[in-house]
Amino acid sequence: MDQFTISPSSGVPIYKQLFSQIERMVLNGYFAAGEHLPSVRQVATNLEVNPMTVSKAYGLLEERGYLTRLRGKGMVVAQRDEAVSQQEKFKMLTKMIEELLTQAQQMGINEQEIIALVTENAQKDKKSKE
Amino acid sequence: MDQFTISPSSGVPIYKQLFSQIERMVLNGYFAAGEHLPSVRQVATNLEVNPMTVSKAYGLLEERGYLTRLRGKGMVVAQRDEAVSQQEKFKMLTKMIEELLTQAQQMGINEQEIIALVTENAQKDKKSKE
Amino acid sequence: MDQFTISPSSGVPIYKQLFSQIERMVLNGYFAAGEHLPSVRQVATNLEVNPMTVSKAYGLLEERGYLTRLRGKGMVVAQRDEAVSQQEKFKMLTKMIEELLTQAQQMGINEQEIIALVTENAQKDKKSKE
Amino acid sequence: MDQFTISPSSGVPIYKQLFSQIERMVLNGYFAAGEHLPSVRQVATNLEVNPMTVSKAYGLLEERGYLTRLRGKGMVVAQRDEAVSQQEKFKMLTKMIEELLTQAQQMGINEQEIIALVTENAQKDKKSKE
DNA sequence: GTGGTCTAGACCACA
DNA sequence: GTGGTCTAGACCACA
Repeated sequence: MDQFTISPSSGVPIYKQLFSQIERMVLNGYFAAGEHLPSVRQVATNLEVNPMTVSKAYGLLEERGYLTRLRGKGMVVAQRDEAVSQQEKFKMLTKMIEELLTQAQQMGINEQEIIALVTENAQKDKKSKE
Repeated sequence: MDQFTISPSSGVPIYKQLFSQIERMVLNGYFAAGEHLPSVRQVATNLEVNPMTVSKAYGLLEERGYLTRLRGKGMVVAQRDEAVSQQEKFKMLTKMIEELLTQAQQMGINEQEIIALVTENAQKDKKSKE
Repeated sequence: MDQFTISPSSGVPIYKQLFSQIERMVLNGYFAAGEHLPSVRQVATNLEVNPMTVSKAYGLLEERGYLTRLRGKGMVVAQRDEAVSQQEKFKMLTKMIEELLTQAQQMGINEQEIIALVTENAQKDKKSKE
Repeated sequence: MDQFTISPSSGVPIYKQLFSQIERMVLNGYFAAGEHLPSVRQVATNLEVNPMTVSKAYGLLEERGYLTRLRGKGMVVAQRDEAVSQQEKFKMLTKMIEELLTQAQQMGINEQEIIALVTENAQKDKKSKE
């Protein structure tokens, strides 16, 4: 029933886990523009986490333009230009792909092989969803 | 002219930077099995870094089976089964690819688009090397 | 009254002494799963030892799956499958027994004699506890 | 064809490996009293090891009374009272057994179980020799 | 308050 | 000369 999930022992800072989770939810359209997010206190209680941790994640999301703080009324999903958010998605993915290709290159594995691996994994995913 | 390079301001701990750099060099065959690595002190001097930091990286590499410590004679690249290290390379890459696909999926971007993006980036890399 | 004891002059590195002591305490059930361990600084103060030394021991214990690091909240005994840890106990003991038998064999002492010696010593221990 | 074998990457100091290997060979009667050991130089060449390392092992063995240095003629197995060397064997084994029992106790495994484990392993060894 | 990282420098075992 | 261990003390991210 919780909105968000974290794994406290994963090594990734909790605020970052929250940040990227909500970031994706917004980019994905899971939260509509203008929609209210659960309050810092609610999330903190649900996840058994320090309120400051939640607050830090919300603060970052505000800074990046994903959320808008309505004074006294909590956080709300920001109005965003659809084109911009598409752009952001691709920026995120491109960064990951570049890292992937760099690593592959340093291990002496060429582009063909990487594309084959990606295709293969993508199909595996597809099947597992059927 | 240094064997290794670090970026002290990247936020990634220096010993981890060294670890993954050397890990890739070994997997890549840049260092042959049995070959001596530069001594802790040499690396420390070159990079203007504390010997313990280098030592920590070397220690991790030994634990993972990449290096072998010869008492009093320094560190040497471990004998490794070629098949095993191929396997490791693919394990590393597959892990990265799975993350990529998960992220993409959560952002509502399908496999086709991802493969297109990867192909595109791979070609960009290729060109920039020519 | 200290939780842990070390002998600084034994030649065995302090971090290793701590590691195997805590390892046994966890395997033994002295610390329950989820229980908090004393903080690095507490232990360091008690034993009059550098915090980094304690930290090194804790780090090893985390790596081996005995402890879990809760960010900003200290170390906690990991959830472990009881069957697995039983297995680990026996692995440790079997390794010691095999060494014992190899040594005995190399000295021309047969299995009967070894079993007799073990039985004898076990009874001595028992008596000294009464 | 080598008299002795070492494993340079095992973590155990080479001089200690040599020491205990020769100790057992003497206790076991593999080397008779008065018999010559190979020279420091020979062993060092065979094992591709620093002569000082061999020398250190021989020195320790002399100190413990296993070898006698004949000036200008090399090392020779010492004349030893049979009773004494029996005693030494048992001292070594008893020490190992005590460690075993201590460990077992700290892991909550009782004497019966340990004796069972030893018996079981001893029989396994016997079978594998047939 | 918690652990993580790093430095500067000392001392040690091993070869 | 090689790596291993430890200290004292600093600074940092995280909660």
